[in-house]
Amino acid sequence: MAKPPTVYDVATRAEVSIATVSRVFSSPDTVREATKARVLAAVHELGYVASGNARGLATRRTGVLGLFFPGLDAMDELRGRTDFLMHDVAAATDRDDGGRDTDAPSEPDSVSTPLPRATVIRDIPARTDTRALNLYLDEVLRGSELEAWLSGRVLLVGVGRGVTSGQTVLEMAGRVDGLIVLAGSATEEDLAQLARRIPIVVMAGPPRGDDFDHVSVSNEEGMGALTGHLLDDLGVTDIVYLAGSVESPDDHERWTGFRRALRERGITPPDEPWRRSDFTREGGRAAGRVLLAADRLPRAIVCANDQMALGVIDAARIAGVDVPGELIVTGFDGIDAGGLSTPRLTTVSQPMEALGRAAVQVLVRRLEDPERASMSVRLPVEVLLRESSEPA
Amino acid sequence: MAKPPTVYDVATRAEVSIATVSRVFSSPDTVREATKARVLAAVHELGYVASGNARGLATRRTGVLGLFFPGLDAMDELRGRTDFLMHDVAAATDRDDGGRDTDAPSEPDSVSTPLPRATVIRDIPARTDTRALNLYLDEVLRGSELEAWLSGRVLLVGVGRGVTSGQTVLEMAGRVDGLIVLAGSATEEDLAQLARRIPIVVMAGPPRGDDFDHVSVSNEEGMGALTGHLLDDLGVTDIVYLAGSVESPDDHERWTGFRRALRERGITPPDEPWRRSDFTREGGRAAGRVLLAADRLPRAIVCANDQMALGVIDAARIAGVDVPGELIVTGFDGIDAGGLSTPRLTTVSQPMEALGRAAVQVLVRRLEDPERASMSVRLPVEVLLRESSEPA
DNA sequence: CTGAAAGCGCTAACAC
DNA sequence: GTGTTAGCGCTTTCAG
Repeated sequence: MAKPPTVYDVATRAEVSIATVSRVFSSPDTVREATKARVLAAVHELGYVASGNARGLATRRTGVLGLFFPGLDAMDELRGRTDFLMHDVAAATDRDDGGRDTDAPSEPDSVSTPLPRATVIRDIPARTDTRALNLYLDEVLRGSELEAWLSGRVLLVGVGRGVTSGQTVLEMAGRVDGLIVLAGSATEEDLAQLARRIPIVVMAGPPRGDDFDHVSVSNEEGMGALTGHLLDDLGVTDIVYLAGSVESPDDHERWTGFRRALRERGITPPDEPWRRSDFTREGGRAAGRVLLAADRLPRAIVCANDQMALGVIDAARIAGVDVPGELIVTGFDGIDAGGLSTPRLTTVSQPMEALGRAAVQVLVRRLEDPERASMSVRLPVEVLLRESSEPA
Repeated sequence: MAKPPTVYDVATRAEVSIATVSRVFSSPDTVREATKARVLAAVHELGYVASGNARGLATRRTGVLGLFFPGLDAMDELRGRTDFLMHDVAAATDRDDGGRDTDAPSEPDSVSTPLPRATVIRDIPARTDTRALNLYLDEVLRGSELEAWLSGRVLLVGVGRGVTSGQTVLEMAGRVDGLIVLAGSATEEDLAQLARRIPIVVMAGPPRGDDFDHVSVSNEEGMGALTGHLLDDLGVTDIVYLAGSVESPDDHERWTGFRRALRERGITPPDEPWRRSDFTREGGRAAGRVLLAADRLPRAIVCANDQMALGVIDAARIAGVDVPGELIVTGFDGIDAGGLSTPRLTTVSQPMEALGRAAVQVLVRRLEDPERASMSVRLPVEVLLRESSEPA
């Protein structure tokens, strides 16, 4: 990588001043055609690409929006630095229908044991679980990216993992015009610090004071509506509630919605969830086993998210308990797997992509008008009635 | 947003020079404890966050890696700028178990028709199709982000859509230390220009000359192995091939692998795929209908990706044709839906997350040693034999 | 329409 | 240890 060409190089080559080069990009019509052409030619020949840093420094804006998530990967395996078969291209030239299986490149610059190129495996049905939250974030991310693009910006995504989390978010803050932060992924202290430099939008979790702009979904209303359906339409009152981890900002709201639904119908809700698990399918399975081992089954189990609900269904299947005949199971989130399971899972579907889009919209508005009062968006949810609750 | 504090502000407040402030962050142990403490205090009080731009300008490195994808969203709906219910937080203060359904906030700063907070819907089984490629990219993205984090960097993601695509990628290039580009998402011309400024890693597609570093999966070998299985183990020779869109760099390799497998067994492969579709499930369904309407069924149909294969299975189900009894169907990619379908889909599973990780690893290596010969990584794939090809 | 020059906020020698 | 002082590459008045 030779030193990248700068405005100066272009200016010299085009025999103009750097100011003119700059103008060609920022206000093309203030430059004479002939001059512009010369500059553009130079740009082309030199392969000039403007430095975002320099531009950002001068402009005080970057055109970048940040999205910061908590890292919920399996931190254990994380460091498993899979090292890949890597070789110099120069050494391996055979291409197209030519000699295949010339496996090892002549000059293995850094080769671990040569990996097989393709393995045949008889795949037994298995469950993919791990990616629970990721799937949620994927959609949010997709929505954010789209909306960012619509506003002519790009997204800087960062995930906070462990102790470096605070550092990451601060670093991001230094390079973006505004930042979207998933509730709980950064400390209040860090947030406060960031907020002095750039606009922050908090996503999910309970509404904030008027510190930050806020975007979330109607967790409480959704769970309330679902519970109401069980109560009113199915006439079920014998319900237990499986909660997720306490740290989750959403968990509390769902639980609240559940209780409210009961209370509004004159039923005294329990003070505590029947049980608390960890939002994973495995956790749901475990909870399911406990439930099924008891003397008496409740008529329904309402779970704080889909993964756990699917786990409960797994457990029921294994125990030979019919869902929804003997036990009604419901989830929350609306992940794809819930629509593909047998029986399909009744759930509350969150508009995750919309959430991502809304967050960016709010952020962009804030950028455009720093003075306006802090905003809050609460997106509606849909209760999806499917076979895990609806006796055929 | 008051003007963000700078090193100068911090320096003044801590009664030191800006160099010292800088040192506190870059080489903390060269600063006396007492001084450091003063600086840190000032940082805290002021809410100082270093400007990434300024730092990047001075350092000539940003700690940001770019990931550039082609945008394959349904461009039609794209502009559907869903505007969300948005109101000033100041106006809506009720919280917690208090009065719910106070629906409209008192001062609706910008309210479209108030949206319902939760709707109950009887959900009929339907197919989600659209997100085919996205799911692929999600995993790649996840892998990249993880690996970026492991290397202490953060990811800038950009999607090229339509005509602004070239602009986007150039803008990104100006703000990152290196860029990963999905094959086909940028023009060769743009790539060449970028390459003069920063290292580029091309992902997927055929190996490149020694221009750029390259990362991909063994498309050809995978399809070859799968076809070989049909040929050798199942004794099936009456096979048609459903290809995807020609623009896809991977499509060609898979087709090549298919042909090679035939040829290696003394069978003359067809010159052209039986048919070409668009990688979507709907496209697969259409192709399936054509196939099933013919006088005679082949014993097997090999599809260039999972989505189309699932579409073919859909068509077969509708036509009452048994898979795999009457027709064997295979896919490629290993998307989740293929493992959840009935019958489950035999496919070639790509290590998508690993692909993302590998790309970042390669990029980081390149950053560390700009001089080394260009690298190429080819990741192995797995053929997953499932019920769509294996008669019970 | 174009050029000169002053920053933007930070790092990195180089002095002290 | 800490301060001084050049830049880093670009935008943006302000003249001309």
